[in-house]
Amino acid sequence: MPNSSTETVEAVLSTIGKALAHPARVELLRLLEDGERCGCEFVPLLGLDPSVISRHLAVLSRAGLVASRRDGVRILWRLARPDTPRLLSCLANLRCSRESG
Amino acid sequence: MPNSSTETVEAVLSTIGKALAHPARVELLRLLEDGERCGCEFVPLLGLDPSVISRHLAVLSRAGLVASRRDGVRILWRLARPDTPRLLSCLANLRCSRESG
DNA sequence: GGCATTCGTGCATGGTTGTGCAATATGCCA
DNA sequence: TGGCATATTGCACAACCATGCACGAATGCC
Repeated sequence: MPNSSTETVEAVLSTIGKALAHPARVELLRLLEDGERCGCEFVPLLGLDPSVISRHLAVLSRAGLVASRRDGVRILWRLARPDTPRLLSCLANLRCSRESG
Repeated sequence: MPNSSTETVEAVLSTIGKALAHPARVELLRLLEDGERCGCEFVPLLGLDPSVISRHLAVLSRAGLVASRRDGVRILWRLARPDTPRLLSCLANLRCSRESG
């Protein structure tokens, strides 16, 4: 578990960067912008093995970007922080300016 | 070279994520928030080999986050986009909410 | 209890990334 | 021209990451 007293600020920020460093994880975040979803929904949406989805969600969870709760046999995932969509839009803006300039 | 017509939005966004996925690169960006800097300044500041600095800057450049110009024997680096500090502050805000909640 | 569904994890494998050292460019100045 | 500082690249090696398969845990339904 990252600990701010032993890790640099950059190390913690790069943890979030690592979480965003895979297309599947970015897509998971974007899908979760619409609201809570069951993990099994992502399997057909992303076309990935359930174990792969599970691991990507674990990475996002460790970075503090998503959270989960159990509902019977399912696990429902949501964005953990209200400012995550803002981060994603910052990323998208950078992308746009990269393409247009 | 990434091409938006053949790559998904998520793939392009994750390119920026990859650029942020290393503490040294985050630190480079934060140092460049203060303004233009010669690459050789980073060697003592980060305590890394010049070749390593060079490669990290190349990653940031490929992601469109930094740009450079030559000044004699030196190469001066700067943030390529005015909204990069905003992205970094979004990251820092997420970190804060991660620690406090 | 028996069974199906959903998740997470151990393991093996292939691919990517980070690093240090040496060698090579590039530009400045004497 | 030679010498110096800065920057990049080739190479080899270690470390890390992503993936698929198989298996086990938790839950709900009959």
